[in-house]
Formats: sequence, structure tokens, C-alpha cells
Amino acid sequence: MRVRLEDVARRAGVSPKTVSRVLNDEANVSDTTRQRVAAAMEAMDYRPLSSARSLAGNRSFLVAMLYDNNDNPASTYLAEIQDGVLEACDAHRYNMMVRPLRMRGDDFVRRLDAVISDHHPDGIVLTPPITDYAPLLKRLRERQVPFASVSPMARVGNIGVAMDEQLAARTMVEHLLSLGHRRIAHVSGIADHGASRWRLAGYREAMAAAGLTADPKLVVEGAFTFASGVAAARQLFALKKRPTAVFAANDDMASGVMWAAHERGLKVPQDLSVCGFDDIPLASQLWPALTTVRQPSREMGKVAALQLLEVLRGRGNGQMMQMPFSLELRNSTSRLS
Amino acid sequence: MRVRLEDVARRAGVSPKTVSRVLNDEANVSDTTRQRVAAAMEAMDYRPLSSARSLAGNRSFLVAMLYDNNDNPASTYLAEIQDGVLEACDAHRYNMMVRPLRMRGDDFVRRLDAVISDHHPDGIVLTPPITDYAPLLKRLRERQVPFASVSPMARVGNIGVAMDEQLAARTMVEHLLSLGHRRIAHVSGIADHGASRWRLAGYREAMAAAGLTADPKLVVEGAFTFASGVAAARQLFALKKRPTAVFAANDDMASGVMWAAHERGLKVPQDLSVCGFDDIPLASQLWPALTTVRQPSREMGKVAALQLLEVLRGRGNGQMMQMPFSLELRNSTSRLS
DNA sequence: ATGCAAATTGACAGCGCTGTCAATTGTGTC
DNA sequence: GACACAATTGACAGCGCTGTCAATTTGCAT
Repeated sequence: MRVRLEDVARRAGVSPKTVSRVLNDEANVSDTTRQRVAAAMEAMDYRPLSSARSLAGNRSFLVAMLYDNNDNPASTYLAEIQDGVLEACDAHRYNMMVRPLRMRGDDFVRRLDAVISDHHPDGIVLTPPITDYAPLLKRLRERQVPFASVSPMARVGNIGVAMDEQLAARTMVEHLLSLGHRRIAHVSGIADHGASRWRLAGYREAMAAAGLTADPKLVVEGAFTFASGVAAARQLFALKKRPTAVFAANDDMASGVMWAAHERGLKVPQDLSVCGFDDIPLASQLWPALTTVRQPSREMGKVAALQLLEVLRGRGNGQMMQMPFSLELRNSTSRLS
Repeated sequence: MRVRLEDVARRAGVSPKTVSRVLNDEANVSDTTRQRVAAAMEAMDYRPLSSARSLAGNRSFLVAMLYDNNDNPASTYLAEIQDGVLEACDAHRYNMMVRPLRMRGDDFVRRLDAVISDHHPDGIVLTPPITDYAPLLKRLRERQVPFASVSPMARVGNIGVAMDEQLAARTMVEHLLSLGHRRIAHVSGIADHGASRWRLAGYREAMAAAGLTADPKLVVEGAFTFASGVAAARQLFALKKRPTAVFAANDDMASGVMWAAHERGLKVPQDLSVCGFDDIPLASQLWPALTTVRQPSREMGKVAALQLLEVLRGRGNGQMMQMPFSLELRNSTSRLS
């Protein structure tokens, strides 16, 4: 039969409650006792039964990672974040569950409620764009479910992880400028997503700093998908004065831009420089390999989850951590000839 | 405070045990009672507490999806399967957890044991290649944990889902043959994976049927990764008699082959036809878009999970389901000129 | 030694549900 | 209408753990 806490207690010569204290790493246990109990646990290969712990202790040891699956079918970006979150949860013996949650539909908050009521996660990791949906945040606070966010729009008052995406975008565009490009287009993402705003802002900032008055035709809104990148590029190529470089707000759209360039017989990078953002695996599999901003997604998932876990374990309040970006200069960009 | 089963019972005017029966969809409840109880549950928005159900009923309502993360960092293929498994679990109010489990290392079975002991999944979904690791299967049977497999090597004695990959591969190669190709190379996957064997066998079958004696130099072993596809292609291109078409055992390797072709200045499909297997999103984002075998991964995850759930819910024994494949003829293959 | 506060430990109830088994009600037969 | 039998319902204990609070031990100043 299964080894129970009581069995460990008997072997260690203490009360069950004391074993429970050791198990939960509580204070007020003498060192000698703690060691004796730990030894007994080890010797008996004791595995606490999480359903019993949950029932008695009124917590679930569960972290739910929520994502929007409207526009994100099986995206690599999310898979990497998930991987990082899982690693962090494992380290603290928390379980993780992944939940898609469509943002469209007015019953969004109701569906969130259902997730909480059905699964009782101790905490939640939010991924873009649901990091910024006010009714959801409101409800989480009302129900007092701690959460951490990956790249939320609001840095203040949130815990989790973020990157200086605006600076990253600006740096990327400055690189294009340094290659001699002047007619630089931007394919932005869905307008109200933070990622779109920052990346667009970084683009504008770099252009302005170079003294280039922004031609509004050079900014086309996409939807973070490959297909939208293709569509945006076709639109840009139809312009009287075609851009010589395109900065897409993510790699999927950048790959769409490259596809459309091929379609039109434009050589990348000779006739058109293209760059993206995220550095998903696809970026290095394209020909030419895509110049892009590397975002350490896996690490970001991990760091966000660790901030949350700090709160859940009563170790602190968690912080908003900042991650570094880097430019991956590959072969899809070149000096303007 | 939370609505408990007892509260529902009081409102419906029955005993708690009867509510429990309705909740668990058990037999031996009269229709009138069942409806009365269901109405009370509905009216009170009753949400059973899963930790209590697990503790009392000695089950977890948890399905664990296991995958090997040696060679599969954040693969889209797995993300799609996961999506399908999740959908199936949701439909039956089961939870799902995703667990990486490195196959390398002799403590593999011990790590599996730890997952079972720590999380007590009611059942497990296995993804390739851990569908075929004998010690793991042995242990699962010993511990009597039901499991379903996605594309296991053994069709008999397993439940889950599979595709006729050999026929699919053969059909793909026959397509190349119909385009006039004769020197057709194959980049295979890791030798002992079922996917590699079937796809290689299908290739050989088609070649033999066309009366072509297989040139062993035309078969190069890869590892299902982009990089291995590049390496294999370089090797093939160095041959005195270069192939005119390459069939790669998956899309990642096919994209590597295309990359290497670009590198060597070979035009696809004019100088070289390339095709893959799986139809991951990448396939249609490449230029030229990749001709490939479509594998309905998401659906397969769902179907495999449904077979498992049938067992878990005591509804039957589950079956090995067969999924259809289809050829996606795109632009990376063309008639031999 | 003595007294007192602080640290450590334990007794006990109960978290919300289901398994077991007994009690009750319904159904068909002659 | 009485009987056997099946279908339905309920009483009760207990799953394995933790919260509460009381009991005991320890450390320290006097």
C-alpha cells in the first residue's frame, strides 16, 4: 500500500503534524527533528498525495498558463514560453496546466471564471495579448488569484517579465538605416496589442531620429500571421515608390513578406531587405536566413513563472523583471546598393 | 462560501450520495431524481471540488501527455497534438498535463515512476518516439496505468491512433516518379523510430515497384531536425550523380534540404524537387511552398485521447484508430525537364 | 534553582467527496 | 394480494492531509 504521512511520522517518532511541517518547509521545527523526518521520508520514498494536501490545505499547487487561441494556433512562441513555465513549476513541485481562452466573445470573463472554479489554480501566468484585457485583470484581482504576466503593457503594478521592445525595434531599424536604407516600411501587428505598439513606436522613433518624415503609406497593419504578412507586402509592393527594406513586427509576418517578395520576383536581400522580431526557429530555416530581434521566450516564461511562484510560496511579492534582447544579423538584410 | 454537494442534496431533497451518483453519471438513479438533482446543480452553479473527488474516489481526472524532449524542442507537431488532446480532455472534464520525459539516460523508467507517483494520472497519452520504448510500456502495464499512443510501431495490442505512413510515403514517391524523376533520394529520420522505418519502407517500395534498383548512396540518415536535413543534402549534392528529387522524412528536414539547395545555387523545383512529410505550418511558408504529406496531427491527438478516455470512463476498451493522409501538392516539386 | 517567554511539538477535528452496504421502494408473477 | 426480486436511495465511515489551538520543552535572566 501507499506510504502515508502517518507512516513517516511513526518511523521518525514524531506526530503527523510535524511531518507535515517538514513537508511544507514551515518554520518552528528544530533542526534535528527536521533532519530525522527528512531522512524517514527519503528512506520510505514518501510521496505526498496532492489531492489530500489540496483538500485539507485549500490550495491546489496548480499554476495555469492562459493563452489566447484566436490568433495563435500552435505557435512556437507560446510553446517556448510553456516550456519555461513548466520548468519553473517543476522546480517548486507545482503542477502546470495550459488553457486556451479565446478573447473574442463577450462571455470571456465567464469562461475565465469557469476555469478558476473548475480547477482552482493557485496562480496564473498570462501571455500576450490577454495580459492586457482589463475585465480579466479586474476579475482576477476580485477573486484574489495571483498572476504574473509575460510582456504586459503595464509594467507598473504587474509582476512578471518584459523586454524593452521599443528599444529593440528602434535598434533593428537603426541597423537598416546604417545599411543605407531610407524608405523603410513597417508591417505592424494587431493595433491594440502591446507588442504592436512598442514595435511601431520603436520604428517611428528611429525614423524620426534619422530625420525621416514618416510616410504613412509605409506602415501597414497586419495581424501577426504569415498570411497577413503576405497581404501587407503585396500592398507595399504596389506602391509607386517601393520600400527598400521592410521591418515586420514578428517573424511570421516577415516570412510572409519574404514569400510575397519571391512571388513578385524581388530578390532578398538584393532588391529588398527584410527583418522580423522574435527569432522563432522558422527564422533561421528561411532562405535567406532572417535577420531578427531575438526574444528569449523560453527564459521569459520561466522568469515570469518564478515571480508568480515567489508569491504563491509566500516568499515575497514578485517583481517585473526585464529581459535583454539581441539582434540576430543574418542574411535577409544588406547594404542598400 | 462555496456550494458543496451537500447543499445541492438539500435543495434537491435527496441524500448527498444520490447527488454524487448523478454527478458521476452512474446507473441506478431514476430519471425523475436525476433531473431534479441536475436542475439543482444547475441552479446553484455547483462545481465539484476535484481534490475531494480525487481523494475520496482514488482517481485524479488527470491525463498526462508525455513527450520526448531530447530531439523535440518546442516542435509544432507536438503543439498540435497537445491541442487535440486538450480538446478531448475538456470534453469529458478531465484535466491534462504535459510532461517532457527525456528518453536518454538509464533512469528513464525511474523518472516515469516519479511522474506517476507524484501526479497519479488516470491515464497517459504517449507521443512518438516514446510510444515504442519497451521498458516504459512494461512499467505502465505493471502499474496498470491505461495509455493510448499516437503512431506507435505496434498497432496490435495498443489503443490510440495511427496513419498508414508507409502507404503515404509510397504515394508521395510515386508522385515524384510520375513527374519523371528516377534518381530520387531519401533523407530518413532516426533509424529506430517507427516514422523513419515506415517512410523509408514506403520509399523503397515505390522505387522497387518502378523497377528502380535502390542506390544505397541515395538514402541518407538524418535526425528529423532542420540541421540534419542541411547536412544530409550537402552529402547528396556531393554525389557524382546528383539526385533530381529528394523525399525527406519530415518537413523540418525538407526545409533543410531546400536551404542547402539554395546554398549550392540549385533552384527548387527546376533543378531539384523536394518534398516532405507532416505538413507543419512551416511547409506553406517556405518559398517555394513545400509539397508534403498532410498528417492531421491535431485530430490525431484528439482521437488518441478519446480512445484513452473511453477506457478511463469505463465505456469500453478503446481501439487503434486509423487516420487518413493526403498529399499537399505545392510548388517544391515539378516535372523533370 | 526559579520563573517566564519563546520555541517546539502534538491532539484532534474536518476539508468535500465516494465506497460499502443496508434500507427502502417499485415491478412482475401467480 | 402476497411474494420474490430488482431498482433505487440513504447512512456512515473514512480517503490523507493541514488548520487550530493547547501542551510541552527549551533558553535565558534572575
